[in-house]
Amino acid sequence: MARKASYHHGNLRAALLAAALGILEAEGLQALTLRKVAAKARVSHAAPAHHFPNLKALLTALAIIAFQRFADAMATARKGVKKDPASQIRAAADGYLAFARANPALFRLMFQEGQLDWSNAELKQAAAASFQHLVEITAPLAEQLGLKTQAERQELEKLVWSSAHGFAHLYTDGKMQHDATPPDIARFLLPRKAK
Amino acid sequence: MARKASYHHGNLRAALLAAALGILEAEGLQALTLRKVAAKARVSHAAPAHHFPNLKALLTALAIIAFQRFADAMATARKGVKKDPASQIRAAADGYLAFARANPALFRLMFQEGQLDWSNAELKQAAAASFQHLVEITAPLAEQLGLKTQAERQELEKLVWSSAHGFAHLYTDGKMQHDATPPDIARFLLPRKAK
DNA sequence: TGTACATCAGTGAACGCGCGTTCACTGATGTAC
DNA sequence: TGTACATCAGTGAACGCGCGTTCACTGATGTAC
Repeated sequence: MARKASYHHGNLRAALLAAALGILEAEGLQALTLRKVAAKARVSHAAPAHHFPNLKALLTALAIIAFQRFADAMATARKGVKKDPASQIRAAADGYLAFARANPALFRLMFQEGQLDWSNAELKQAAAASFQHLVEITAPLAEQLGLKTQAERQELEKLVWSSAHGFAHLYTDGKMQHDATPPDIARFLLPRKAK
Repeated sequence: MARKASYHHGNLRAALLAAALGILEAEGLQALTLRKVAAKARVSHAAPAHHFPNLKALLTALAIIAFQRFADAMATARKGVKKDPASQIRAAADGYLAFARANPALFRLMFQEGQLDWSNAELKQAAAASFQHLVEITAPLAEQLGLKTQAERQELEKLVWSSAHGFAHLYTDGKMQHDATPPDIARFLLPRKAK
């Protein structure tokens, strides 16, 4: 358990990922270089090459962990909440936003094209698992609304996902900082309850 | 009119902006440097300094033009369309997406924090004018739905903007390439018409 | 219309910097016997 | 338990590269008279 001050690091891979996340959130993607990551992990600048062939590989490894945490954030948000479709969708959207607020630069990295190696199977799987949450959560609302065709259900999924994603982007880009609540779709779609 | 092969360029500022846009869309923001912009405009690498003190200033000037075109894209889309609230909102969302599809890298630059000089009044004004479109377009739908309070109307604006923005991001990031139609909010919110 | 001169826009060489990558190396670890 | 040796992980110097920035310069333009 105790930290060994050894020549070999012990868990440099994890330490590099943690350092990369720190730099990413503190200074932005532009400032994230292999040399800085190595320096922050207190290791020579050539050391990362033993673990990641290049920056893209490191970012991809970081994004895999990130998508897992992203899915967790939504799952956790759903757990503490009533099981009716409206509450569940609100909770998932809250989880979506909470993750983006906690890691805005990471959130952008996960979605921005060209930064990650999407031929990586683990990344594809982790991302798909995240998005699956939104599909699952939309199904009960689709049923409650009486949507019959698959096209209608997909249209609703698209709306739910787009609005959660769009709000997270607008919020973290500073366009809606006065309002930290994602749009509440269910409120518009379901008949009002008596007060 | 004829291109003079003179020592002085004539309109280097505009040429630099055009070159920057080309590099941005072809190679991405990471690859956009002052030296490359100068080279693409066929000018020495020190020439841009007479027009832009640094890259951020150039990007800000580019974004100002971009927001103006962005507003135009929405205005144009609205013109060719029926005046009922649902059609107008659909058209604005289509314009939003069309702009993002035509200039995906520019679209991200316009919204991504930290890249632009938001203390620039012209930029603030151009951006605000774009967003105003969405507010204007939402008002008639809010009325048709019988939303009374300002909070309700703002909630609808938030939903309309978030879903258009989110879909544009998801689409241009390759997450929805099978489906190039923004989510149709009005379809869910208004009573179905007879077929 | 012509000349002198100030101003402006672009040139090209030079600089220092941080970057990714390579390479011979060395200390630590694990394994075979 | 002890020794020899292969493998692995991190070191530190070196490289070439593209970057932003500076600077003395020069050619083009505009204006005063």
